[in-house]
Amino acid sequence: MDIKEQALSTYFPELAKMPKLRQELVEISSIADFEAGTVFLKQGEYIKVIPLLISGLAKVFKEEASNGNKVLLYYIKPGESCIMSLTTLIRNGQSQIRGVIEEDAKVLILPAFKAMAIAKKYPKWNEFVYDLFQIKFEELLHVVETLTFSNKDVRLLEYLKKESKLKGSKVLNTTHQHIADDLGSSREVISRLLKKLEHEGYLNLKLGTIELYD
Amino acid sequence: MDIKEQALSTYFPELAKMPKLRQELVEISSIADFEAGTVFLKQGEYIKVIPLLISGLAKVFKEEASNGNKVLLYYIKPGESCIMSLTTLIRNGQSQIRGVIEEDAKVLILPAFKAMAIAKKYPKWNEFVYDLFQIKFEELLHVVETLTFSNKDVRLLEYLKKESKLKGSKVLNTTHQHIADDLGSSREVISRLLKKLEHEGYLNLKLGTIELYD
DNA sequence: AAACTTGTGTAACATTTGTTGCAAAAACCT
DNA sequence: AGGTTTTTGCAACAAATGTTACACAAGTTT
Repeated sequence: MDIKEQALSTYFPELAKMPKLRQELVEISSIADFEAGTVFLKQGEYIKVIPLLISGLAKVFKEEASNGNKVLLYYIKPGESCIMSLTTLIRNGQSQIRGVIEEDAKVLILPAFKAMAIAKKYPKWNEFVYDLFQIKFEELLHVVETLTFSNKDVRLLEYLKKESKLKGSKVLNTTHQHIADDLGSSREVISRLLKKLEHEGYLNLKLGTIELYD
Repeated sequence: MDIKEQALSTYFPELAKMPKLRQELVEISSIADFEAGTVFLKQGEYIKVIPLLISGLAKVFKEEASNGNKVLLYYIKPGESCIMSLTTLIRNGQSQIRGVIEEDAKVLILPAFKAMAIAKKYPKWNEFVYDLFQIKFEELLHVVETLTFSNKDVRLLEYLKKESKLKGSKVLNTTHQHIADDLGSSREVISRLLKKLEHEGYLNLKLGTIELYD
């Protein structure tokens, strides 16, 4: 069986369910490998392709206009696509977000104009988009909620748990600086809060790694 | 001409453009008047109707789980609908947000199950949803950006300007407490920041009103 | 081993935001 | 007019976050 067809069936079962749609997606897509660190979408750019993630992990950021600061908004997991690419494409607008590969990823690539045709032809595609939309919208709502009502230690702990879950490991190989960049804070503040969380028994700190407890 | 048809043509020109869709919307919709203060969607509720706003103004909030605290996420203007209702309906989920009428409003009401049929039948409807989705998503992104990178005075000033714009007046009739509730802050903090903004020449404070300067 | 780079700890201080408590002004009511 | 409620002002303090500055420990390179 074709590797693309296999990937669709495994990670995008709803899209693959309909034979004609699956077939068409196989025909118009190409498969690509992205290394960690690859920026697949920049703020201000127009949408050229729609990525369907098969393996690995991506992060979506909002960048501050002036400085190079950024905040992590949400992740893109296998079985998901970039919702901002999908909706921005339709309006032919510029991307408001920055997409970065976090872990080496395998991706099905759909050329933008062909994806448009798919959207018009298959209601299934719209269901897929609506689902994804709903999920990411609710994740954004949760970010707003946390930013408004919680202190940074809560936001930090949620971040660490999410990272741990998505990367499938209780041990995170990262630096305080990297976390600060993701959360739009400063290294010193993150160090201080991590120390506090360690004292409170949530985790254990070593150089370059954070071990989370249950 | 039917008042509903008139309203669609004026405020939802894209939907009204297609005669058959317009006709069907007229047939399945009813028109309703909501007074300011009406809660048209509660957190945790299932979607029973889709509202299309014709006049007035609505606000969408995220409520904190435990306390009764809430944050304003965005507004619903004439020509818009509640995007969370639209996407939540499709997944048959519970509302994550609270919708409140801010200014007396006239609304076209679509029964949920009939709106589903419309969505499947007319691609135009999907375009409408995608557009709205994109707009609200970007507004949410901006909220996250402001919460992360700016102090509360900036958030407050942006809020005041938006209120002024949407209500079509440089003079806002509101209280510090009401603003604090919208922004998820406390009255004292808002009073303090308003005083600061007044000193900086952005506005003028009187009891019950805030006058914005250009 | 020595030099260098990277990552972390930590103190001291500034700023921002939240909290408590109370007073006064303005609007409202009778 | 007198009493009540609503709204605002403000001071004093607490807590959270940001900033500056520097030391040191762990890895890396030469």
